[in-house]
Amino acid sequence: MAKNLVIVESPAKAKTIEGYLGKDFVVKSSFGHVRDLAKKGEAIDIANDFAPRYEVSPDKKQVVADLKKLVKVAETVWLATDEDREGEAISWHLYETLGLDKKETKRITFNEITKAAVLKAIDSPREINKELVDAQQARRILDRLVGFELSPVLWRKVRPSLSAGRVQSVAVKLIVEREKEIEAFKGDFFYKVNGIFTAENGRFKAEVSQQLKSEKEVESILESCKGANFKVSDVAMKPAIKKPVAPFTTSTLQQEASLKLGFSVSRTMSVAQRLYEAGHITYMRTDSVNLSETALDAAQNEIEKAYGKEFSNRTKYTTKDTGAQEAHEAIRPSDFGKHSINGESEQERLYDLIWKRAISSQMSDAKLERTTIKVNAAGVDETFQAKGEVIKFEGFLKVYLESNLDDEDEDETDSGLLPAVSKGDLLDANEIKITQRFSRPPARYVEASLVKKLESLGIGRPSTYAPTITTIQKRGYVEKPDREGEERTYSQWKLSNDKIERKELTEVTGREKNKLAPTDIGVVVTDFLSEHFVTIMDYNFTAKIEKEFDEIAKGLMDWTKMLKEFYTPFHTNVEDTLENSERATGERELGIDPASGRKIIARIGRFGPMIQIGDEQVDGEKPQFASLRTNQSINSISLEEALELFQFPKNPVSYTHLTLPTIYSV
DNA sequence: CAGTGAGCGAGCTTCCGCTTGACTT
Repeated sequence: MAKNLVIVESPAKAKTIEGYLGKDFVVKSSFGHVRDLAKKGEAIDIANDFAPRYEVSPDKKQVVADLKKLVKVAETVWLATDEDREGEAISWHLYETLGLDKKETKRITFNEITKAAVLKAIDSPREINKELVDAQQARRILDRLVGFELSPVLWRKVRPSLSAGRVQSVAVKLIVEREKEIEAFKGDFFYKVNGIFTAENGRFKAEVSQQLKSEKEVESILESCKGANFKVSDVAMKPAIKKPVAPFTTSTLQQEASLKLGFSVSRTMSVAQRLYEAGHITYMRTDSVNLSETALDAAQNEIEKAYGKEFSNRTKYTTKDTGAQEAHEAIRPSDFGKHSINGESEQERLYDLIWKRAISSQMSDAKLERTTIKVNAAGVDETFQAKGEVIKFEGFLKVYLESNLDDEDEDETDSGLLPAVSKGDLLDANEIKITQRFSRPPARYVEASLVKKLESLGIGRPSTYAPTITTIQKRGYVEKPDREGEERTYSQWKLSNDKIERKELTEVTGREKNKLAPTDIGVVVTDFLSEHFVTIMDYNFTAKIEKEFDEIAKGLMDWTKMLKEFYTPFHTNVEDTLENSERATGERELGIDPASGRKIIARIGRFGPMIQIGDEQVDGEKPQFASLRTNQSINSISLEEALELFQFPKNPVSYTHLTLPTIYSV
């Protein structure tokens, strides 16, 4: 029998570590937390310094039983869970649950899974850090208090079965606020001027940087360009460098997999999980961009072998986010020598992305030369500009270029090669084109951009980004409606061979898929919470309490005191809201029913968004009701559309708003 | 599922963060 029992969080990690340690060690996994606050009854004794009541989670009963057996025969138990707040708490819960003996228990940590790191950890054990554990207990209890006191307020004031929480409610708020910005957006248009010019060595496209505001300006420019003699008025060349970016964290992996592979956040995580279990990559839930020394060596080796010494540039990245806990390495291939793997297509593609990102992070800067050509003509007031970029040395661009979430389907800027020209060269203007363009409303979030935003606010953790997105959709706060988009017309003028031609063209705008938009319920709940629970809904709330958790972890603050200071005003606020606030229905008056002269309102009813004609209190007659259809919302439905809902009462229409909890199916 | 908008009054829902399978479709 093994003398030593090592407990880590993940079974795949256990397997790896067992290989590093000798015959005397058996390594097992706890599968994450084994205990949590009681699900039912009083889990927190608020009057008694928030004393928590923990119980072994139902799905961990077997794990705990198995570990107990191994503890009995082991001489020493090594608690080797992660080096962060949650990891420390897991060790403490194991210690308590397994009834460990302090003399025979050792706490060890390592934030990279390498033989050297593990052996070093075994050489320098410590005790469980109770202050760090207390910080976790404060975090856990605060989240329970917020979630389990706020949700029932919603049941009473909005609709049953709804939920609220420190993370999810703010995630929904981001989406609601973005939608309000879009609604408030006033579209504008302008005119953009382009020219295609031919020089001795080739053609290039150049544009005028200022935007024209009126057709009058358009026409006067075109007139001035007629027969004008264009020439190169300036050529400027500037060297530039592009730097690679850090290897993946969970959040950046989710973003890139979304952009480059079209994966949803949860799909990325499940594919990564399989890569991890197969031993192809390091752990996929991490907020660290750090690479171990062994990994740096391996990457450098591989780059020098595959591309040459000049492509290697060993770089240590550091995490800027203050909330990061850095219990693991960045996400990287276990073996940099494997440029690709064989497996299911999505695993191959995600691995390819991870390999390229990690390798490129250790490669040299790309050297570029940026060229700007200015084109002018006598009699033409505007300056045309062409910008080009030439790669002088590829560096990391040989393997990888990061995508950008913000500039999808933006007009492509011609940044390729420009022909060699010199100042004073004469040019032929093949075509001057002026196109009407439109300003764009703020973009709706996609899953990955929401994760990016949450991470930048320090809200949520690598292990919760994907589940949070699932939750807010399951609760019916947000959805991803398919939008067909609308056709719009725009004008375009072309000047060639001294002839001006004007055309009216059409394009489709606003076509969308997979964009997150709030439902009526999402809007009503967010407005309600924002009005009554300003503190919780503040984007800085998490950051603020994280600072206090850090104080607790450092032993500078007492965790029960921190909770008390938070809870006392919060609870008063809850009571006050329950007693004094109106039901939140998102009611909006649409107008008067022409047939009956009664008032028409849109609001959230017991079964979701609906239209109501009349009010029994006011006109003494029973009101009429109709549910909104899919893609209709309280905020945008018109009086006409509302009346239409009463025209065909027997028509079967889809009522997807009515994704209701089972209680109502009775 | 059907297609409501409650004069029954019992008991239910809910949080965040750490982990994987065991379930269906």
